[in-house]
Amino acid sequence: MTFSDTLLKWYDEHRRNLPWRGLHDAYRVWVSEIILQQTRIDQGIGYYHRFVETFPDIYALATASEDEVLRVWQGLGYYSRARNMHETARNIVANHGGSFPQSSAKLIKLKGIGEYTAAALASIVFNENVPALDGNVYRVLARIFAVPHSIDTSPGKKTFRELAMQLMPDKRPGEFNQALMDFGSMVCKPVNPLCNDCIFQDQCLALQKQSVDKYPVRNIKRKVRERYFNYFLFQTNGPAGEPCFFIQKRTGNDIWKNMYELPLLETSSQLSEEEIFSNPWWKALFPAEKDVLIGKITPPMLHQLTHQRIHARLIHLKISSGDAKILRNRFRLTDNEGFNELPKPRLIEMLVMQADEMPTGTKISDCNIQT
DNA sequence: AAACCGGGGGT
DNA sequence: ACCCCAGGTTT
Repeated sequence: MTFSDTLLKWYDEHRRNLPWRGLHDAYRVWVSEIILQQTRIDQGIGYYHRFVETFPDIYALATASEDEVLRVWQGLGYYSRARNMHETARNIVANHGGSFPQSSAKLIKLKGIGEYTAAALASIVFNENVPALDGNVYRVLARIFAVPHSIDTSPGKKTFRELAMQLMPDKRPGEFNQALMDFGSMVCKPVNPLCNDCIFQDQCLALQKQSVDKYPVRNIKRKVRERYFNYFLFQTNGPAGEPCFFIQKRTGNDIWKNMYELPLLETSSQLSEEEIFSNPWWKALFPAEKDVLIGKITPPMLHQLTHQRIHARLIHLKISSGDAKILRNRFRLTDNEGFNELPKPRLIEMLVMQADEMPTGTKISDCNIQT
């Protein structure tokens, strides 16, 4: 039995039943592949159903607004995936007659589709003989063949690509790729792999060397950035007297691009209350404020991400309609219902949710704070 | 090549 | 506390 015969036999018996399995609808397979980038299947599967229900085909996605697309993506993270999908959907409708190009070489030119996704789509949907290497595949191959090369360097990746290409059967390329991934996530797991039940235990070089945990070889060490976000909840009354507050849309190439948040003062360290209200940002906002009422300033809340540790706190403020006019130039006024429909990062969702109580504080001018 | 981009779950 | 997840883009 060849490697692929052994693997495909295992796959025929043990493969998982996933919603997009067996589909040859390029759109749905594409949606599943993008959602599953750096995302566990258990977490992504609900998003997949919601996404294809909200946007049943490429035209529905192309005609939607970016806000709508990001809203469906809310809570999943790596939001550039959603922005790129939206752009690619519009590109395919505008320039490709609404159909995906049918080769990995052309697919990889689309925004948000890299080497892995192009290969996965082409092999699954168009039966192209090209290996799709994700984290699972790197791990499986690295262990069975004791590959010494690092998986996060270009030469190392090339080695794995060539190895996978040699193992690939002439038929069923898409199932071969998915079989490697299923096998990696179900048997050849990152920790506590099921080597005793493994179909490759007689040929696995890492197992023979009792060094399964040494593979795959990685070089990259991640660095975590510390950030301090001071969010302001400026509460005021709207045109009809309803409770409203100010928000803004994040721009620039930073985290949560094009998503909504509260007015933000970012600092390089934790500020005291006094320092917040003597900060140039605040003084420029309210050159001569009189009516601002301080509510509560929450203790810093830690939002732990892969590459950042965000220390966020919320400053509750009640402002007069006069002061609100000053803010309208820089921020957008919304009520709770309006804000609910806008895409926002998890952190903002949490902050606003626990900020339901109205501020009952004192005027800044009574606080003995130098402003 | 290295940095950047979320959030969650497993151990 | 640390690792990893059906990776990709930007610098």
